[in-house]
Amino acid sequence: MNDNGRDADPTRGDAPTFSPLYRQIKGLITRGLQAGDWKPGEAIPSETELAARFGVSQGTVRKAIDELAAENLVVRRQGRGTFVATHHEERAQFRFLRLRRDGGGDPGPMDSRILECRRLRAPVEVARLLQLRAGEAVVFIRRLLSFESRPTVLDDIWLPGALFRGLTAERLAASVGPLYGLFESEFGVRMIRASESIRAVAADPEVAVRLSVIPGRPLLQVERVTFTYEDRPVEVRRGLYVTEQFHYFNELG
Amino acid sequence: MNDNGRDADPTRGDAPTFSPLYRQIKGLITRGLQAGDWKPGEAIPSETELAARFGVSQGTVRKAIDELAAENLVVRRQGRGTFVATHHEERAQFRFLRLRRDGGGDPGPMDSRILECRRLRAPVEVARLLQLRAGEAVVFIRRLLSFESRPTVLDDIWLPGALFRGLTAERLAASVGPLYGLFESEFGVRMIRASESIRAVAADPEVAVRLSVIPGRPLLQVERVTFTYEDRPVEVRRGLYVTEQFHYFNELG
DNA sequence: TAGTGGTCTAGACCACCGT
DNA sequence: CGGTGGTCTAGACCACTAA
Repeated sequence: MNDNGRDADPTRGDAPTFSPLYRQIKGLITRGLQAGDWKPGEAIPSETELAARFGVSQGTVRKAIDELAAENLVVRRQGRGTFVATHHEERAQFRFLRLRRDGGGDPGPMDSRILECRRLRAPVEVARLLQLRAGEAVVFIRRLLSFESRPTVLDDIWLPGALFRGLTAERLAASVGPLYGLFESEFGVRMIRASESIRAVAADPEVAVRLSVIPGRPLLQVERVTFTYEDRPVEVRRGLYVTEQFHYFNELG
Repeated sequence: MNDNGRDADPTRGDAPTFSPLYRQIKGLITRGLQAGDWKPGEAIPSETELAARFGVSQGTVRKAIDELAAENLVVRRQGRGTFVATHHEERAQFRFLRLRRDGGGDPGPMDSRILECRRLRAPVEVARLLQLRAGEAVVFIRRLLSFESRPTVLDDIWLPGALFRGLTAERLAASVGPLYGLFESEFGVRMIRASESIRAVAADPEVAVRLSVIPGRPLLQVERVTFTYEDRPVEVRRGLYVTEQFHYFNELG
């Protein structure tokens, strides 16, 4: 391990790029996370333990974990250890839902209602985004989010059928907490990052009914593709947001 | 400097919070940036030089600069040095303009046309956001961004009058490159970060004419407050985006 | 008190850039 | 080649948590 090797992943077609030791260590730890060596919410081995195991210095392991923490794969807690990130407990799921009350601060308690959940053949656009073959099976979910019994977000969600076998409306209704928490503990699919494309659209009649707005009303359309380890897309989502008392919030660093 | 002091800034009302050495060093470097010790685009002193100057180890300076680089205040270039970030050269100003072509990739060459530039008393809402007294002077700018001669973004911009004394329509028209580049080199105001609130709205008649759309058409409304050092707000901006062939792009980490 | 992450140091060496 | 940032090490000590 100490020969400071070049190119930890020679399968990539890039130039013979150099990979520092801490990045290789990061890769090893990531593989452990992916393989489920430690479950979400559990602690991973201590930095010294990992350093010994991999035969490198503690500072090198530290730098690897620094990056994992920056990517939210792992959470450090001083004096306690380093823990596998989870979509449960994790205070506020507002990491992925960027909706804020106009006054500022997060919207209050959220009510989620499943309107539909069935299997179908992936529409071409969805298949493309999920990197599936055209017509492959997907799970389709339609749900409505309300705040203070005010319908606010109508979400259409597509998931690869192969990864979400037993997913039914009953299972969704029975579950509490965030959807991504369910996906994580019931299907072993961890959502890591996402990219969103946002547009303004007019409410069509069907949507208008669901969201209790006048047809033609401007809505925020948020198209999301969500990725798990190794940048594999595992969810496509199209949300329509009523932005009367709420807005989509973003920070530009 | 080596007594590992507590609370570098005792004026804050917070708990007697502990401030590690590297953070104090970061503060010193930040003050240097703010004071203009090194101009945008120039190199700051080397890590070893700064370490000697502050009487700490090079690793400590390094960690300070790590954070500054993460906040985009500074840019590292291996083998060359560390440079003060600038809104000029800096490849692509798409750090603050999150507009993308629907096919993917950035919109092509941008045409900016100044429609208005005058001084006025700050509207209450703008005054509040800029932390000015009600009625204080602000510079108001209205401009239109077009891509391939297709009007796409209508921006209303408010700036504190005190900071932007000689700013006129002529000066704006004469300048090339991004607005924030002009603000930086002509007025010494560096935009560091911003927060945006996004809604869907209907085009009112006046706006519709400017953007060549039918009145009532849904538009993306992007309200931005931009900050300089020490989180001082120095710009309020309200943009209306036509999202037919473009969209607002966002990454969720 | 023992164990964990967090800070700091001093020194070695590597990768990259300009001259 | 010399100078810069980038990596890696080994060891010391501090801050926090839980038993």
